[in-house]
Amino acid sequence: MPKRVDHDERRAEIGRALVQVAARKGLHAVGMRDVAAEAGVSLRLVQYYFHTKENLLLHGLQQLTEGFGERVTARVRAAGENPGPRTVVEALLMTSLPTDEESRAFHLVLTSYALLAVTDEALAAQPYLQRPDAAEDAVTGLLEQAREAGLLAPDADARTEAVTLLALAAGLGTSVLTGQRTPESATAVLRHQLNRIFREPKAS
Amino acid sequence: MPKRVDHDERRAEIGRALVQVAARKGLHAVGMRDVAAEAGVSLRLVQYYFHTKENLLLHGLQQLTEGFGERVTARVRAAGENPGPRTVVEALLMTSLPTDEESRAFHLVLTSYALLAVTDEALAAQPYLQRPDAAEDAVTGLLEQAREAGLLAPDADARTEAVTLLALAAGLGTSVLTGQRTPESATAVLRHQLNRIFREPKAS
DNA sequence: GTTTTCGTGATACGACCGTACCACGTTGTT
DNA sequence: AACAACGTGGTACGGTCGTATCACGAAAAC
Repeated sequence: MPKRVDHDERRAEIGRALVQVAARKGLHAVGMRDVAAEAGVSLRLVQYYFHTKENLLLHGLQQLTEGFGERVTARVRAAGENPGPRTVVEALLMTSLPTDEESRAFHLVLTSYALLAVTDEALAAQPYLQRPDAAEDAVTGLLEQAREAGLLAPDADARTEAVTLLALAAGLGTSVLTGQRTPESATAVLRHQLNRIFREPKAS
Repeated sequence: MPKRVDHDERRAEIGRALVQVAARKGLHAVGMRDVAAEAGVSLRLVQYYFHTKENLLLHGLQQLTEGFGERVTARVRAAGENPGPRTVVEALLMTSLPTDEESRAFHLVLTSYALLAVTDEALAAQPYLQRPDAAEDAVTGLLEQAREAGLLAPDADARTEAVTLLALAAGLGTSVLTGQRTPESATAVLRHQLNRIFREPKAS
C-alpha cells in the first residue's frame, strides 16, 4: 500500500479548507473543486475522503462546532484558575462574537449552516445544531450558581436572563458580521447587560 | 402592442414568487426556473422583466424590506391612535419575530440576504441592508421620547438599550426560526426586557 | 391598412457542478 | 517474488443553471 496516510488528519485539513473557502465566497458557493484547490489536493482526493458533498458539509459543521467548544474552554482557562461564574459566562459569550478574522470566518460559516438547516432537513437532523440548548442550560446553571454565591441581582430569573444573554450575543454577532457594528461596541453592550445581571461581589 | 401589462405589478408578482420559493428551498437554491414556475409564468417572462438574476434578487430584497416596513406601520396603527412610545417600540420589535408562516418566510429570506451580503459585495452595496441603522435611530428616538415623558427607567441609556433590544429581537428571531424556541417564549423574553426598561406609567 | 413596437413562447448554448470510472504507482502481506 | 490492497491522478458523463437567440401574435401609431 502507499504512504499509509492518517485519514482523520487529512479530513481535518480538507475541512479547514472548506471553512476558508466558505468564509471567502459564502457557504452556498463552495464547490468541491474549490475545496480541493484551497487544500492543495486534487478533486479526487476530496471525493476519496468524503464520498459525497453532503458528507463534506456535515464534517465541516462538526469540525466547526468542535472548534468553537475548544475556543470557549481555552478562553475560560485563560481567565485564570477557579474563575467565578461571571467570568465563565462572559468568556462564553465573548467567544461567540466575531472579533478577529478567524472568529469572523467561524461565525459566518456557522450561521450559514444554521440558516441552511432551516430548509435542508438532512442538515437539520445533525446533532451539532440542536446543541445550543446545551449552551442555554450551561448559562442557566452558571447564573444559579452565581445566585447561591450572592452575586446575582435579586430580581433576576436565571433562565430568562440566560436566554436573553445568548440571544443578545447572537444578534450582536451577526450585526458585527454585517458591518453594522464594531466589535468594541458589541462587547460594550454585552458587558453592560452583564453588569445589570451580576451584582458587585462583596469586597473581601 | 400586446395587452399593455403593468410592469411594476408583474414584477411584484414575480418577486413574491421568489420569496415563496426561497422560503421553501432556501435562497441559495432558488433558480429562475423555480421562480417562473411558482409565479405560473414562463422562464422567458422572468428574464424579460428582470434581465439578469442579480436584478431579480435585488428587487426581491427591496420588496422584502418594503413589506417589512409596511408590516411595522400596520402593527403600530393597529395599536390604536396616538400610541405611546412603548407601544410603538413593542410593535416594531414584535414584527421582527417570526410568528406565523408569512413572517417566518419574511425573516428567513431577509436573514439569508443579510448573510449573503457579507460575501457578495454587489449585494452589500444595496442600501436596503445598510438601513438597520435607521431602526436603531428610530428606537433610540422613541426611548428618549419616553424618557421625557417620565416613562423610562432612570438609569437607562437610550442608545444602548435600543441596540440591546434590536439585537435581542434579531437573536430571538433566528432561534425561533431554527426551532430552538417557541414564538411565545421569545415574545415573553422580549417583553420582560421591555418591562425592565420602561417604567410603569403614572395612574391618571 | 400597414408598420412598428411590445409581450410572450420555445429552444439552444456554454459553463459549471457533483459524481463515477479507469489507470497506475506504492507499499504492505504471503 | 508475486500478489493484493491502498492512495492518488486524470478524465468523462449527465444534469442544471443563467443567458442568449429566434420566432410569432397582438395592439398601438401613422
